[in-house]
Amino acid sequence: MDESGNWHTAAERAGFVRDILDRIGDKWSVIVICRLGTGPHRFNELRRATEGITQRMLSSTLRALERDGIVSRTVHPTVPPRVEYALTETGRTLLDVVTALARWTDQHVDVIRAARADYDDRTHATA
Amino acid sequence: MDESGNWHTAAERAGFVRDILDRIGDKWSVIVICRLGTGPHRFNELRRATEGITQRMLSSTLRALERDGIVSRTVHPTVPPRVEYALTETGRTLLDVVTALARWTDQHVDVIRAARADYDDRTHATA
DNA sequence: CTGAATCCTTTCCGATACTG
DNA sequence: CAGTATCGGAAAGGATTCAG
Repeated sequence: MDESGNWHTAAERAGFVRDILDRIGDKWSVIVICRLGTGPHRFNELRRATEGITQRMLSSTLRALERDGIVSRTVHPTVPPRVEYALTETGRTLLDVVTALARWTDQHVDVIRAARADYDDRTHATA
Repeated sequence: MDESGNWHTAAERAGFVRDILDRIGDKWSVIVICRLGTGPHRFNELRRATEGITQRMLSSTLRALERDGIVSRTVHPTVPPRVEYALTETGRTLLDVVTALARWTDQHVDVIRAARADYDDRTHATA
């Protein structure tokens, strides 16, 4: 990208997009990020709020996000242990672009569904 | 989402984001989309321009994008056959949000790299 | 409560060969 | 040129068990 914010090549842009998709393109990251967008949460809070996630996946997802500085992890040394996860400043800006993605989907989900039905008709058109 | 563009719940937003990530979260979709952002391309043109992609993956990626109305496929009935792929109107709007994603990454790649190095130091701190 | 470790299934995707 | 078909390795992720 140059100073004006324009991309030199399609490959350059594609490279950057792949970088971020490698982080949040997995099954659970964006779900956790959206959930933390409403404020800090404890481990089992997140677990209960995130339908279908296993302990293993929540744990590894959080650690990956923490490693990249998107989520912070705060341990309160009490008994029983209390651990709070929250979005960092970086994480909050990421939530913004994730929200933009959600908005696009919301606006196009109908067209896409229609295109898909149309395609399926045309292809294996049982005639 | 309501008429004002606000989300009712984190889960609603997360659901929409997962929908789109299920489409473009794979290894090649966004690369192909970025490439088609510079104009229509033929199959082997895309293949050569997209380093590392196999015929099989390019083919299946294009078909998936075509099915969802993101990419159009135009066959010119000549000999040899000539097939052109291009972004649809929907595809162009998607390229915009993909570009926003790339821009975010470009702006945060340094912080993320630093956070990662820092995390790796702190964790298996051999000390 | 907050995890880590192990096992096992499923999905993704690369390599290769073949076709109109 | 523009694909499809089949195979096999690698990786993601779910189920379950154990631990501080």
